[in-house]
Amino acid sequence: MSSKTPQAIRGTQDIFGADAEAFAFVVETFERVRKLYRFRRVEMPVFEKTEVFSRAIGETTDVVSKEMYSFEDRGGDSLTLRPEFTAGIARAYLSNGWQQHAPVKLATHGPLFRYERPQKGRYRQFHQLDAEIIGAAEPQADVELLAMADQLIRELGIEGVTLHLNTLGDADSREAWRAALIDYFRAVKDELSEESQERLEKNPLRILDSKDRRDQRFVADAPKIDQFLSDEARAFFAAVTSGLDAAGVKWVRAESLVRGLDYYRHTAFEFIPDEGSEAASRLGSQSTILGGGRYDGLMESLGGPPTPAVGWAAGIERLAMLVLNAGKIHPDRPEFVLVPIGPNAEAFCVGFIANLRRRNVYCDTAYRGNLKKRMQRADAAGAGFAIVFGDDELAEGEVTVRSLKSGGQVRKKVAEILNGPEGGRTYTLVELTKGLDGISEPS
RNA sequence: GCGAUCGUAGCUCAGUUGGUUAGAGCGCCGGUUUGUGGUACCGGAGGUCGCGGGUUCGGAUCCCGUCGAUCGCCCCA
Repeated sequence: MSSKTPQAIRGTQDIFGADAEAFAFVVETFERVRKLYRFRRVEMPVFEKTEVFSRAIGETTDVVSKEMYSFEDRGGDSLTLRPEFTAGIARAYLSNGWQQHAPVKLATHGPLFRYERPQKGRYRQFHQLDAEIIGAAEPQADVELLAMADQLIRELGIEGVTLHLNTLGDADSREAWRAALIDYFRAVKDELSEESQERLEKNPLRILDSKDRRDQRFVADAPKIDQFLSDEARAFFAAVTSGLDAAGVKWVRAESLVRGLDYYRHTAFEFIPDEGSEAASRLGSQSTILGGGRYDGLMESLGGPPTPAVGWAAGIERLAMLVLNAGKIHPDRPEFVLVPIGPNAEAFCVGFIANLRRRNVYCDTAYRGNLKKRMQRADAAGAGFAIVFGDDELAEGEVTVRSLKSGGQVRKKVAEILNGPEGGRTYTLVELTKGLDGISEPS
């Protein structure tokens, strides 16, 4: 690897092979599931005015204060590569008057950018799936959104992951709880970790999920959100949990689960691998694969009308790591590889394979090297059958179909192979090769 | 932003207290087999040892810097 060849930017990745297939499988599964739940596909720009994110996410959050890719464009505007989806969707909702569709279920996916220290499952350009329900204050929206997340994870074949659920209450509940936590931790400030002493002023809720033992001693007896919930907030959370039970979505209460972004209210949740599970060891320290919550105050922070909303985002790379583990990737193999021998056969092959593909047959051509080389390529591609043809076969309108599993082979009429309708499916190919694997190799 | 480990062929790695021309397996190319793959055997190509500087008669090996990766903290999906 010469130093003169360019390197990919730190924290970005080029994905190929099984990893790329897993990535595509995650996206395809998401597209299928979101249609089942009637989420509408939206697309937004990957960059916005910087204030869209700073106002929506909160100036003091780590994401805004030190992780954004911000730059000045040639017109002098401060722009930022999106570090998350929700703020941009909220902006689009307001700019385009999507209120007329409310309540509206939206889904998107694509790249996000954060200036972070890369490690496994954490990149500077990463990709998320995103689902939002905007304009719905009802707990049914939270339930539907979580049921969709649960089904997605199931259909990806991911196991050993559990929904951790909490409520942060409404704005008043959350504020009262926050004040109580500050009082509680301030009394023992000197015994906390250095990091939590800082968090005390900036983001006291985060002390609750500190991994430092010095902090954990005090977390168990810290004030609980439940003590501060208003009657409405309590009823809302009860409706969400009973709805999840009715929908058959398994969950556990996580009293110290808080989220890092300022806009969350009421429901907050994360799907996290169970301790000691295969999934947990696959992900390392990046444990959350899907997270979100309710953000009823966000639209107002962008100058819009009060608008209830709830949503989640999931890391595609993290899901893909677990999909590999679950062995859910469909092997990308051709059914047939065509092996033309000689100039006439090669010329014929171009039209032949085009015809097969119009009939939705998964096939490829081995067009380099001698016959042996071409057979090797057919085998390496994992094809079920090779279709070998030289000028002598073609003179009779025939080709040789060879099973790469058994070595058995038969001559077949080209016309017979192509007799299925275009846009349909050449079922006769299956018929043609039926029993071929039982034929022994000609000596 | 902090701490730790690591960068040798396309891939996975070996390389002794610093000492001839830096190795293996897999992969790739060719041959044994000019119309038949998988197995076997034979041969070949491919590396300024991440990059830059220093110490030394001599550096893949020791020192410093830098870029990158991995692991943890932090943060988050």
